[in-house]
Amino acid sequence: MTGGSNKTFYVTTPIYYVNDKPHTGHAYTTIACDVLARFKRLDGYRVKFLTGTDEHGQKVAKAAAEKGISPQAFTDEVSKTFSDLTETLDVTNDDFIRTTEDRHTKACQALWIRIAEKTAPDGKPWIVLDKYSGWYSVRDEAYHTEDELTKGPDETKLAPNGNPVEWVEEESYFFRLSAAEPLLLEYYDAHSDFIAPKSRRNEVTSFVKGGLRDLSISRTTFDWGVPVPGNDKHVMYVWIDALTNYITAAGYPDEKTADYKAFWPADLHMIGKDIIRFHCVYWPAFLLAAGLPLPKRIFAHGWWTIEGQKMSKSLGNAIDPNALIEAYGLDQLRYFLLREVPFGNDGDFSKTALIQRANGELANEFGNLSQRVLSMINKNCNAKVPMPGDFSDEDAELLNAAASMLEPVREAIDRQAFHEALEVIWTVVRAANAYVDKQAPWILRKEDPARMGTVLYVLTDVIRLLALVMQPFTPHACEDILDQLAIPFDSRNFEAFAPGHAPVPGEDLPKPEPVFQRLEMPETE
RNA sequence: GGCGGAGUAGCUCAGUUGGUUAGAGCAGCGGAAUCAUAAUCCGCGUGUCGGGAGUUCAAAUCUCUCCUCCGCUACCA
Repeated sequence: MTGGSNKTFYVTTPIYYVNDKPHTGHAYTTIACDVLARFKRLDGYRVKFLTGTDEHGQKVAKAAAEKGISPQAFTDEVSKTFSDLTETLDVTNDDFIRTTEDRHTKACQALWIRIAEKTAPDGKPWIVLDKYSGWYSVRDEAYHTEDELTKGPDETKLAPNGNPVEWVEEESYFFRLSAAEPLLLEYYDAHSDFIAPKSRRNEVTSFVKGGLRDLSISRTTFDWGVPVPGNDKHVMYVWIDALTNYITAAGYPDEKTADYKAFWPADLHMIGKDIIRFHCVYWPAFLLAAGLPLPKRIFAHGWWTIEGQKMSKSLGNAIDPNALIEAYGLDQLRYFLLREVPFGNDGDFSKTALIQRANGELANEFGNLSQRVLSMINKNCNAKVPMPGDFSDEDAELLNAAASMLEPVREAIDRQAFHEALEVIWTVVRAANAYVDKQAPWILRKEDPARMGTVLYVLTDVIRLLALVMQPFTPHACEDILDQLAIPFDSRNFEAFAPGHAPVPGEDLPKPEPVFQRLEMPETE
């Protein structure tokens, strides 16, 4: 391998809020990050891939109370369903953080103190103690602004949904987000790749340009959270708590460790488009205030509809990823999620679309390419890597296409353009199948066995390169293919794209087996 | 309302420093092949490039205008 590589890559999923059960949306984010993490490892990077659970806040406290158990017991239970998901998705996260861990409490409090000690460009402190007041609906657990309110029959004020509201005042610490406005705009301007896709970047900048209000960052009405240092009547607002996880896991507040130096700032925060503001405005503002480096990039992906319908709790159509893996296979699910839709766009998840992709592209084009070639070798070359003769122009052309796909794939991956990466790979898959038909090794078998050996040799090398580069997407099938090609484990990273790693003629090959099962299309629909 | 994005073949989309007959995949139709998971390969598109107007020798690509759809427009997370 690349021992001692100084290239590092730190990628994070959001920490998932334990008020929800894991569904396909969570699986999507996590799988996307896993593909990146696997890709970067194969490409010689030292990778840190973080996921975890967000466990504080009023909703959690309330949900626990309703179940009659402690918040900690409740979060232990739900957090486990998320850590279990990393197992069933066979995701290669290096850490799983829980916001109820001690390391995290320490990091949050250290960050709070650090911000509180600093002053904004206007010379005033970033954090001030004041009062939060407004029209509060107990039923909605939400504040409403004056202009949102409607009047009831007897002139009482009502929330937009008709629930009663009352005027409340609550002591609260405020983060002076307004003072961060010019700093943020300057930062966005200087770092054009900070927020992706571009349309999200536009949204964020226009939001910030519209003026920022100071942010209430502590609560006194419940206690399930990280205590504010020096005033434990207050717990931190869940978002300041949650966002901090990204530096907790890097070792903060100990900034001296090798890990912290290697991994912070993170290379990428992957998020869903629902939490853009928290990641693209609040989090950078907190870090700017603290004088800490900002993450290099934040990518907001889209949503899946399910068979054309919005995924929602009320429709009850959220899909348990475990059921999908059971029904279609993990590699197939991973591939579908990243191939079907340009990453960043919304997409529709349908069973027939998944089956068509899995059958047409994985089983037929890619899997069968491997199977048809290895099967011929098994039957006609004594089950050994054949001895190649001189390469024809067509041989060289195909080999070159395969060897040179890594660069554009890498470039697409660096933009999180998974679908583009897969399209690049598929041009080689298709070229390889066309090559098989054109060369017709089954005819060469009788007419020119030596040439058949060359053709099959070229194909084993092309299949090897395809399996190598597809490992991040469909790791299990690729492992099987590489096993069938008798590729040593230390030649399964991207260094093996360089000359000198091709299959060794004469090497014994095992009997090939299909690596992607064909899926049954449902009778109706 | 304001800001932003989008409207290209049946479907999903690519294509904008303006320039040969506007592309890909899928689906469909026809053919070939039979090594392989009945898996593959080859061929086939008269599309108002949302409508209209304008600039230009030349516009999907620039300008104006209209229509439609989507996102954002803050403190549940």
